[in-house]
Amino acid sequence: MTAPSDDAPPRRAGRPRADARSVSGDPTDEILAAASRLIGELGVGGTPMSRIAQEVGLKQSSLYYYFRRKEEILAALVARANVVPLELLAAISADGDAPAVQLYRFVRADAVALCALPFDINDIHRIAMRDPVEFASYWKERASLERQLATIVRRGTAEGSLRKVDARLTALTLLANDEGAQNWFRLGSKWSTAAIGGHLAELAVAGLLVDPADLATTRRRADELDART
Amino acid sequence: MTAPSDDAPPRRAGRPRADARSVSGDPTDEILAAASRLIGELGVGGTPMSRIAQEVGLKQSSLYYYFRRKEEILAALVARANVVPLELLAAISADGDAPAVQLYRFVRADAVALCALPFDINDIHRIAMRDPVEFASYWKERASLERQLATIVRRGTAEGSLRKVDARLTALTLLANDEGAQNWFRLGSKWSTAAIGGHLAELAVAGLLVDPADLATTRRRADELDART
DNA sequence: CCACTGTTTCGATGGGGCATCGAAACAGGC
DNA sequence: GCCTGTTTCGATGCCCCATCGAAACAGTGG
Repeated sequence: MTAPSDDAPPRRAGRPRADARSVSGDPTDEILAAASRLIGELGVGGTPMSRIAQEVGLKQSSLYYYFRRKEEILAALVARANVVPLELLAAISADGDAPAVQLYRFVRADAVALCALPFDINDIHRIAMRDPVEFASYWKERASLERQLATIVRRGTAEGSLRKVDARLTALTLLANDEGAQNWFRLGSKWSTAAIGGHLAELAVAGLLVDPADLATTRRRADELDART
Repeated sequence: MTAPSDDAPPRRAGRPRADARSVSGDPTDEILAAASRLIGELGVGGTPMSRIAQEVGLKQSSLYYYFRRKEEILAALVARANVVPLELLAAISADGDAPAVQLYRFVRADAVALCALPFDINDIHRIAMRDPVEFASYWKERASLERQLATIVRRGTAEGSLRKVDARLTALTLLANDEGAQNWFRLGSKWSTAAIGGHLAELAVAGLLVDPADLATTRRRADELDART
């Protein structure tokens, strides 16, 4: 996914696996895929390395040839998870519409993206907080996200379309809302991700707009831009 | 806290502790206090039973005389944490003001209460989700909370003061927002709990009100009611 | 005063997860 | 056919959770 380049490293053969199945692709990717799925079902704490190894046809200790520690697997997972909202924000910023429209689009798409994740982002957040080294790039990217969002909010208040709120606090709150939603809606909720995203965006933007009459036009404009695909 | 009655059970003496310190109060309470503090610092996963035992002057295995499993300690902690918002909602409902005012008061106070918790409520949520038996009463109380909140929202939309939103989805979102906020603001944030609670309440209510001109009066009325103490 | 009983605590132990280490088992080049 | 680098394994050590049987006390009744 991240590296479409087929510059596969030599991949010389080593000791054959005990479970003599064919090695389909890059073991690293297979491990990440298995880990993602298992952690989604069982949670981080409920997913032992031995289970992941079993899933890809390796013994437990063999995983440590590809990842030094369990957290390194988690870091790789969230790294991919962070790319989406960042690209999202870049695209939205490039379109350069009214702040309210940008926020609406971001909140909605971010919530949808988060709810579509196979695992619980907050679960990994918790571990990442205790390990700033391993997750350094994650936190850096997240800080960037927060700053960019705050900038949009600040522009909105400056031009008078948004209520006078603390931009940084608001940015953090918006992100926290999306993440909080994922917590509750990831698994079989009665609502679709689209419904949830729309609801969150609506609530957030309506809460920020000075004139709520702008809500309808904001939504329409956001729909229009997002519909281009 | 929960039982102000001083009907202390006999507390006959048993084998003396290796660490021969005086046993101040009910060991159960001491254990919960220590666990709460440690888990707040180190997280659930980072707090071994041995550390809790050490804190109260017991050996690891002795903890199991008071709690069968680690989760039982967590359940006891969240049980106390759930009482606050329920009583809050009861009090607010008893006052019986406009839906917007009730929501404002609840969101603000709930956020403040959550941020004041010594441990990470989401961390325990995650474990509680995997153990519906041990945390049965917790989930029951939470469902009640959700239902009551939804009722308030429904009243608001019915009488026309609030926008037409899905009441249940909105209720869950409000709770999720508070919890998401606790996630980010519990530890040394640059904002006070009061600022965070106010911000969340403001954002939520503004997002729900049909006429945002009501926001100021809603806030004033909420302040007035909460000031009675 | 002494056994007996119930309460509280301990030590030992088993099971399981994470991580490390040295060696085994291969493919390919010389 | 031997040497080298790659990949995998098994054994091991440490930590954590939980259980079990026994130890160490305070009271009570004789």
